[in-house]
Amino acid sequence: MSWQTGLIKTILDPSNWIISTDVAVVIADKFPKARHHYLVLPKADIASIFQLNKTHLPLLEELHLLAHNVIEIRGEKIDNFQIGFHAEPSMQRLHLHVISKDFVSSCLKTKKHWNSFNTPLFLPYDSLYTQLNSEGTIKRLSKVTKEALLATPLKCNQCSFVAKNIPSFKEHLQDHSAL
DNA sequence: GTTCTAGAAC
DNA sequence: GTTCTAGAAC
Repeated sequence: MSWQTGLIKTILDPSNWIISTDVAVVIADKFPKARHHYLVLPKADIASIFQLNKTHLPLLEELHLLAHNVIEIRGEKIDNFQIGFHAEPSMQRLHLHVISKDFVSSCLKTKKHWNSFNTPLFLPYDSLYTQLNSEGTIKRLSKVTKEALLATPLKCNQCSFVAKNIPSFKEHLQDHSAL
């Protein structure tokens, strides 16, 4: 089994479910990129956002409800979270990211990690829902666009700071979180 | 997606 | 000399 199927394997074991309904489950991200990082996945075999069509809109609403539920269960505030999809997913099985905005985590190691959540490489739930509702499908970003977004400088999500490298950026994020 | 590590950057 | 990044992984 290749690494791309890791999520499918993980959700086969109900002991990994933080919450579940008839159609979806919530699990903890195995390599959390912030203090809180959860994934909401449908039980149905939907590979990615690129397989979605308008018939999936009610399913998306349920995934979003579960995203809010897990934040509430953890006693956190919805405003402190980003809820959305990666524009270029790596793992099989559609998964909605529910991640706290601190981005303080030992698993956050690369510029790609940061930019995949803090540039248009991250598709907020509402944006994806709107695109699917109006166009009936989710478009891929061009290779050129993706490369440009991955090369975006490390700009803080809480102030105007731009870091020279990852270690100094992680220190900066931790300082915000301690205030 | 992560791990490993060569060689770039400092 | 050490830190840091970025590409291969059969």
